[in-house]
Amino acid sequence: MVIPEPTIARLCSMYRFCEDAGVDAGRQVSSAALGRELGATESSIRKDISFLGETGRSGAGYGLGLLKKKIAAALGLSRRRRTCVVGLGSLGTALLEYERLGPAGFDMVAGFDASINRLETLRTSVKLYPAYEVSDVVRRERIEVGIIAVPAAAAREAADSLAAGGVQAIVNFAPVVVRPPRPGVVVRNVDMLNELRVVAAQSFLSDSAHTPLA
Amino acid sequence: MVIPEPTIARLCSMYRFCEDAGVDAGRQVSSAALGRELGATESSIRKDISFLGETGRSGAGYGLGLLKKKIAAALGLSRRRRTCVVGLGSLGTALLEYERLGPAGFDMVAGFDASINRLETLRTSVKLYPAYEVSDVVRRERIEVGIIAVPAAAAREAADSLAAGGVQAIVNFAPVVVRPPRPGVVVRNVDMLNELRVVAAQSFLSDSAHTPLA
DNA sequence: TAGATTGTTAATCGATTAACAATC
DNA sequence: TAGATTGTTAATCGATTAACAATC
Repeated sequence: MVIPEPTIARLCSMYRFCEDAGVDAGRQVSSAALGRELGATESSIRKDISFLGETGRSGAGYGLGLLKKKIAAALGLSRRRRTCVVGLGSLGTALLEYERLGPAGFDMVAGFDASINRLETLRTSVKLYPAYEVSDVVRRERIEVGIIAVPAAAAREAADSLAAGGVQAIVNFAPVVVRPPRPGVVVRNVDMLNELRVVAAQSFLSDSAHTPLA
Repeated sequence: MVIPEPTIARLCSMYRFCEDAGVDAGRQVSSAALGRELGATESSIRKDISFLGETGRSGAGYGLGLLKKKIAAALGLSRRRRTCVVGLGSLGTALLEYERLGPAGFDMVAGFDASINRLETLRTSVKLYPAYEVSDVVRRERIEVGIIAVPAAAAREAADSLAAGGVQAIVNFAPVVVRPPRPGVVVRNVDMLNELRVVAAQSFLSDSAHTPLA
C-alpha cells in the first residue's frame, strides 16, 4: 500500500498529538477536532486515517490510543533508531542534546565535526568523532538516521559518507539541496533560512494583493 | 499575479543559489542545470521562472545576476526586515546569533524569554526582554518577522503576542501546529522532530515495499 | 430512536510534466 | 547556419474536498 508523502507528514503530526494527549489515551476525538488541531480539513484527516484501515467509530470519533498504535504500526514509528549528527556548530550541538529525541525513538549515539578543537571543547555525554570517521563509525555503530548540520559546502560530502556507512534516512539542515546519494536512501531538506524567506515573501505578496495599485 | 506556494519556495531556493554563486553574477545557467542543483525537473524550473516574466535567453540559459534581481523584486526579498526570536533555549539562542540572517536581509533586533534568569545569563549583543513584553516591544521596534522557539505549550500564545504587536510573518519551530492568529498573518510551521519521523517513516515504507512478503 | 461521525466514492482543484514552436 | 535552450500550452497526474450512505 502506497501512502502519499503529505499524508505521511500529517500522520506523523497526528502521532505527536496522540503522544502529547498522554495520560488520556482512551479519549475520543473527531476528525473535525483533529483538523482544527492540525490545521487541516476534516475530510483530509479522515482520508489520511483511512490508510490505516478501520480506526474510528461512527458517531464517536477516533480513540487516541488506537490511533497512535495504528500510526506507529503503519509507519514503523515504534522501532528505536540509532542516530547521529554531523556538524557540531550551534544548531548541531542543540540537536545533539535535544531532549525530545529519545522519547521520540531516536537514540543519539554519535556526533561528528571536522574541528578537533571543537570535539575537545564540547561537554556532552554523546560520543564524539572527527568527521573523517563518519562512514566507519556509522557502520560499526549500526546508525540508521543521520542529521546534517554542517556548512553548505560540506553537506553533500557528509551525505555521501553517511550513506556509505549504511544510513537509510537523512535530514539535512544545511542551506543547500542534498539529494539521495544512492537509491534507497531517503533525504529531507530543511532550510530554516529559506523558511524565513518563504514566509516573508508570502506576507509581501499578500500585502501587494491588498494594495494592487496604491 | 498569484504565485503558487511550492513555486515561492523553489524561487527562494534559487535565490539562495544565485547568492552563493556570488562573484560570478554574469554566469549563465540552464534550467536543466538549475534543476539538477535544486532537485527539480527542468520543466518546473522554467515554469517557476516564467512567473517572473522573461528572464532567460533561448539557447543560453538564465543569467544569475538578472535571475536574482527578478526573484528579489517579485518576492520582496531586497527589503530588510526587523526580526525577533521568542524562546531562548538552545535552538532559540542558535537562531539569535545565526550569522547568515543578516546577509539574508533579516536584522535580529530582539530576543524574548520567560525566564529572567536566562535573560541575565545570556551573552549576546541582541537586546533581550521578558516574554510578557513581546507585543509592546514588537510594536515599538516595528518588528515584522517573528521566530517562535518556545516549548509546544507556549507557542500559540507567543504567536498571538507577536501578531498583537503587528508581526506579519511567523516561523514556528515549536512541535505544535500554530495557525495564523488573524487574517493577514502568515505562519509556517517547521517541526524538526517531525521531519526526522517523516524521513524514518519513508525509509521504513520503502524497505517494506522491497520486502513485501519476506 | 435521533444525532453524530465515520469511511469511501466521485468531483474538483491545482501542480507537475511533456512537448514543441520560437528564439538566440 | 546548426545546436541549444527558452517560454508556453496542453496533457497528465495526484492530492484535496465535498457529499453521503453506513454505522454507532
